[in-house]
Amino acid sequence: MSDMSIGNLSRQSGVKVPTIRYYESIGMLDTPPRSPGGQRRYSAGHLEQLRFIRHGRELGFGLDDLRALQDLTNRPHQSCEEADAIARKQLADVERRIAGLEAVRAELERMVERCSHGVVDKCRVIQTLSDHALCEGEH
Amino acid sequence: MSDMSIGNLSRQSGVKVPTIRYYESIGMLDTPPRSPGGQRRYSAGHLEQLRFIRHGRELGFGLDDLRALQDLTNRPHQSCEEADAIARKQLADVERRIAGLEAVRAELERMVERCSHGVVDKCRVIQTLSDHALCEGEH
DNA sequence: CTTGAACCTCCAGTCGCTAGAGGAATTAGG
DNA sequence: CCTAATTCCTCTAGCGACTGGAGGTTCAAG
Repeated sequence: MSDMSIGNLSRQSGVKVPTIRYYESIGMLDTPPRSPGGQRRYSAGHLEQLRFIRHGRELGFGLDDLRALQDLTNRPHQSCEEADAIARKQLADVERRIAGLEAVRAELERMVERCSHGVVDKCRVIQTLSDHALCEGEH
Repeated sequence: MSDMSIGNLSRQSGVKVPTIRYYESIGMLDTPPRSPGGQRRYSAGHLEQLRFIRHGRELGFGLDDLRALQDLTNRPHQSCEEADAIARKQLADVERRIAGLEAVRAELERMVERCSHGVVDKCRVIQTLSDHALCEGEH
């Protein structure tokens, strides 16, 4: 598993090659050793680190949060209060975004449902966008 | 209402001053006439245009889509099929994002609920991020 | 030893803004 | 009419989190 090339690491982790280099450049991923010719050589530890980042990104954590969480894993005997706080903040954020998107969905559904499939002049889609009052009045 | 300064237009529309200039620079908002001293002077038409954009942005439309929808308003006798298609695409996109976020919310809730509030080493938050299998196995 | 794939660095672009520097115009008060 | 405060101007650079390309080097298989 060790001594992976960057392409190999990419396949193992599901993270694209340029993204891996980007993570290294911003200090998210440990700098790997290089081959005599200068190519990156990764270990299983790097793979683990990258999967951690990827999973966190999938859950919508920002790279800053993930850096903080990563730092915590290096201090395993500390209280996990901080990790918990970050996760709760993320959960609250996700819930806020869902609520916003659901309001948007409702309005889009109204727009689309009421479209009479006629000409632009009378199109509900265009009308709704043009006249904010039309939508606010409907809440 | 006419002959608004950019600051005035900003207050009327709820769009920030630099954003208005940005919209002009990318051709989203019609170029306004200028005062003798070179300052922008907006009309009610610009306000309407800007509100259209703002409302569309709130609904998550990309600027490209809004440009297309704007163009349609200038051809009011055309069929609104295209507008309908853009709105449907947007609706589908929003629904997809909601579904994704709901999956994320569920996983975050599990993470947070199961956090034993002990030390990092045994923290469910960290564990879940570290080990993707833990989460996939739970579905 | 050759060949072709994969690697390297560096730079630019994406989207939709946002912020700051440094200077000119406008407007309200006296 | 003059001053001072506010607003306006352009230009440039930055955000987050990547993504892509050019032009050149190294690696691994046959």
